Amino acid sequence: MNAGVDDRRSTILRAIIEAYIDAAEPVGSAYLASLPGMRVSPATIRNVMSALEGEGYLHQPHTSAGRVPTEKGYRRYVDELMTSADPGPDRAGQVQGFFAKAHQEIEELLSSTTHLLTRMTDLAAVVTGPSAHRARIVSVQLVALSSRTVVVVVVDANGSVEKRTIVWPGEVDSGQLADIGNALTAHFREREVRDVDSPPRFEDPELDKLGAYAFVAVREAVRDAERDGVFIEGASRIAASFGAVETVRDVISILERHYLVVTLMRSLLSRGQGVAIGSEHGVSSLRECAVVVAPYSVDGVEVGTIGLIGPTRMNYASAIGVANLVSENLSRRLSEG
Amino acid sequence: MNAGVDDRRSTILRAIIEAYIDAAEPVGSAYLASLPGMRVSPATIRNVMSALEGEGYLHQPHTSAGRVPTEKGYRRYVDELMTSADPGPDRAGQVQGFFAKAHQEIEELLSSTTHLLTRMTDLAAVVTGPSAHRARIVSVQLVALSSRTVVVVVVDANGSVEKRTIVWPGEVDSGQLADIGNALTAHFREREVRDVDSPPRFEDPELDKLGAYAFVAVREAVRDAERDGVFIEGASRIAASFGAVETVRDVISILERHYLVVTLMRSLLSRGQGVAIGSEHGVSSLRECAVVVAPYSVDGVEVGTIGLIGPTRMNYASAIGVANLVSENLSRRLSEG
DNA sequence: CCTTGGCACTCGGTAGACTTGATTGCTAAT
DNA sequence: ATTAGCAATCAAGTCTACCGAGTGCCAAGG
Repeated sequence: MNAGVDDRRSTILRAIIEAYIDAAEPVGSAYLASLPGMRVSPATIRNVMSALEGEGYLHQPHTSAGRVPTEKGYRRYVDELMTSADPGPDRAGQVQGFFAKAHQEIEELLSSTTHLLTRMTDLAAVVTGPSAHRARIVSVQLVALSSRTVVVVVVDANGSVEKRTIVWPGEVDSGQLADIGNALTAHFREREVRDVDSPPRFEDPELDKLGAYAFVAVREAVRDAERDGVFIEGASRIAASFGAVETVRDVISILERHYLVVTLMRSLLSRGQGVAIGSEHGVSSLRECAVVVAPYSVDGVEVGTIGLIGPTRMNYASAIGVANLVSENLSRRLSEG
Repeated sequence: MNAGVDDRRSTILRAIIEAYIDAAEPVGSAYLASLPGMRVSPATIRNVMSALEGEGYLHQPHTSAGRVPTEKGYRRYVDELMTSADPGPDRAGQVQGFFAKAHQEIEELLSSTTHLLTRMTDLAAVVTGPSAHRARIVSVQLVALSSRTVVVVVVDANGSVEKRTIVWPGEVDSGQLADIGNALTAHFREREVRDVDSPPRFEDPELDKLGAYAFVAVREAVRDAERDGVFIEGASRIAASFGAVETVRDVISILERHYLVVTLMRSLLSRGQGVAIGSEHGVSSLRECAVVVAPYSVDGVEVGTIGLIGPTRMNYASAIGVANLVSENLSRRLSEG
């Protein structure tokens, strides 16, 4: 079925990569020959390894060492050699159980989903909230904080609430605020935010001006929401994967810059890639890392992403399996009702 | 003025600690004797160091090494020996400039304050949001998400917005929701949340039941808010401070558990401590860390905390100075208007 | 032509011996 | 009480030797 899976070169490459993922140490021909499925002698294996190295799939740290996979090797493994990423019924059950008991609040749901991911894979996990631009706004309200400041509160159909505090251009009048809130609610209601690009119109020119002002605040609130709804957890889990403290610091430093991580994941998805290995994603501080992404959907529309970040020698099969599994369950959970 | 500052033992202890904070290497008698203020010979200094070690202020890693401060040594330094924690006019200007340009949104303000702290000190920084229980609620609104679910949206006087999604006990009626929202707003308005412990009363028994139900949601929203308004940043900055990757992982793992950090800081403040060193705070994973805390106030009432976390050999004077400076500026910023 | 056993070769890592240098504690002189 | 001098200690660096894992290559065998 899968081209190349059964010829010897591929079998050996796969065995090397799996052994390396397992033990994090260079893999030698003698060990490979001792594996149950292997019917050839170490010498033959050495010939094959030498060829694989020539093609760039393996690397030898020094003459008297075994082989280590290169980025190209991992790539081939992920694309062709890896055995199905089925996470197994126990893990499936664990995830289903989690979503069955999950909390109402969407932020808590996403945050604990991140926790679930990092616990199941021992990798750093990322979950981005449903894109606020694609959400449907259910309510807009203006609340006076003082005689000069007003909070614009926006509730969307996912149940997430955004707000923006603004300096009111004039004296606050609670009747006006209510009118504008109602008009904005009616204006946005049942349309995706990104499709609404002009403010509602009012008869009264004074109201019209204020309404346009509040309209801008709504759009800004939605824009802010894109940035806030990002959950990252598990930096500590991958700390031990890297030898140099330097690398640990670089990686954690990136994980602290949420928007950068989100940008990275989005750009991978938009290129249709589910896995980026080492330098493929172009973030130099993460050159010793691999990233696994999966989108999730609400009512059939992809609105958010799930990601896992770990060392290039992560267990890809497990990571991809869990990411997909969680993505499916999360999509189902958010689409119901 | 400060008992013990001028006798020789104290001078030497202070010099050792400051040198160690600076260079992270054991300090020897020859180096100390070469310091400008020091008028005695290495031999004399050795006698003093030996005495200080006997009293538990210093520790010698091995026979032919210099001395390193113990927790007790740092404690004495912070309590008695440290020279004033005045951060200097340039830093004061930097902080003032920051708050002058700071953003409206309270969450963004606190988040960027955390960023400011970690940048200025190169330590991990924590800022907890103003206690929601002490805030005054300005508005409560009920928004229908579907025929069975309702979002209760709470706006407080700080401009922060909390929400809680609940399953509505009955068919949603938008008129009822508005009435209940208005009643709750009036009920909570201008009182601290923690002082309101009974729901508003309604004539209609149906409304009364629903009102009590929504009232519970408001309280839960406020409780959740305590947990959400925590900002931690700078884990990567202190990664390089620890030799063992193991330690790095432990520390970062604690920093990822926000509520634990908040509990720690609160318990320090409630005991009136501004600094906890090493094992003093009782969190074993942070035994190689010190924590500096400072409360901040809104309108004269302490409502939140600022914290800095770093290795025990952090620069205490700088950390305490910056924490206090930022605390003052943040208090002023949040109290105005 | 592919596979395999044999064998020389390479090189990282470990262990031991030795040296160096930093730093101390002690003692006796000031 | 202070200090100079001095022997003692010990981590860290250097050098050497050696071991062992693992390779590459060659020649023999299927």
